[in-house]
Amino acid sequence: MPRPPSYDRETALASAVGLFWHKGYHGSSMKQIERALDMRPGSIYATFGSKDGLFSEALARYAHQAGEDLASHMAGYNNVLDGLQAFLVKIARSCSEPDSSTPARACLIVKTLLESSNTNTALHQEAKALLTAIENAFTELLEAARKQGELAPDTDCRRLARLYQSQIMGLRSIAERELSRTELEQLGQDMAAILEPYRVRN
Amino acid sequence: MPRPPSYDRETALASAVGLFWHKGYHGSSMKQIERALDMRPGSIYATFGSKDGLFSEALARYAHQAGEDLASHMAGYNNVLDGLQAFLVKIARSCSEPDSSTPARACLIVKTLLESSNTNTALHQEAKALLTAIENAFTELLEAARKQGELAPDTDCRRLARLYQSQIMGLRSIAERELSRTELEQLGQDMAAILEPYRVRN
DNA sequence: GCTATTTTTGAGCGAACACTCACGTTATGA
DNA sequence: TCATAACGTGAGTGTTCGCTCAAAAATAGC
Repeated sequence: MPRPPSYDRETALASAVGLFWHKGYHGSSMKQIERALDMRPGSIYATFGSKDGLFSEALARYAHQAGEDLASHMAGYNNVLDGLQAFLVKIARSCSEPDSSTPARACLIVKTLLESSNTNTALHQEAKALLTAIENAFTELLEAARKQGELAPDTDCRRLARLYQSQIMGLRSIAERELSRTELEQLGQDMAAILEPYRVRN
Repeated sequence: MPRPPSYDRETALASAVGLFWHKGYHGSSMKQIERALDMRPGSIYATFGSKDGLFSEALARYAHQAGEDLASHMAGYNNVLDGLQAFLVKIARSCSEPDSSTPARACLIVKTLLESSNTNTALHQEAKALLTAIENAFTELLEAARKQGELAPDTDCRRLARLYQSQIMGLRSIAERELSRTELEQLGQDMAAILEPYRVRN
């Protein structure tokens, strides 16, 4: 009996990610959101509850996508450390030429973490939780590497995961300075080299 | 003849730095600024022109202060690399317990860089320029280290300066996750260790 | 004390903000 | 074909935004 929705929830969320990533939370007004999602305010509020609700779902979607990107990247490597090193270089490369599928160089979660601290507790907590989940993913990867003999048996994998995560945060944040392609790639390589001393040679 | 101003420009700017650092650009409303500076809107606009003008001056003041802090820290070290390594650990320590003189863990310039990209060109350019100036300061320090024989003669000091700057950006940004004191100090030490392979042993 | 000059004040401006809701529209089951 | 129930619409809500300006207050020279 009911009339079916004419919009696609997933498509709308993808558009929201694009806008929020590009302009941030405060930088994206409802007028711009309406245009980006091609939805009128009533439909947006009926579907997502509020601007905060929409942002929250968009952020979660972004993080989920990031997790899938990491997994599919790592699938191409037998060696975990090789994969993690290549991941840094790949990020450096993608940061030097932002396009429509990459509306900003910096990470949306980090942008949100910094923008929402001391102003929006709920958002700040969500950003923190998502970053913790990513840290966990890195920790698991490194623990697998340790079991494979790539890392010393006494390696503190969580600690190394935090060092690795902070590299990505630093790389993608400094990329907002709009450095040259060469400079960014060099930085990505230098960051990759940080993992080298942790590697067990055979 | 004229009536002298009753407020102190420097004191007002210091208060502005505190508020902006704590809540960011969009997160600080004129009402809150009026309260923080103990000035009425007319006086604020007569003195600083606009919210953007005030923010711009506050940001410059913050960067100037940061430069002085770095210089006074390095003055305590004969060895440049030792000083830079200790600086990272010092930052990690100060990030774990934010107080009134440190209203946020993340760097105000980085917060501004991420918040203003694609929304406020002037602010974004200013943040970029200030970070470039800091990169220059690190580069000069490292070049002095190279001349002193602490670094290999063929060391690319600017490239190393960027790696170092991205460490600080990553450290202070990840600190917004509110990690424990121990975790942050370990991260500071791990980042300091990154410089070790660049050091020339004697 | 008086005048000239500057500063301080705060009520209030138009615009933009996030958000609502009564109503017109549309597809479906009967 | 029609009744029904959900959906889409956008003018309009109250609030807050950054900001202005005429008037009041305050100092220094005379």
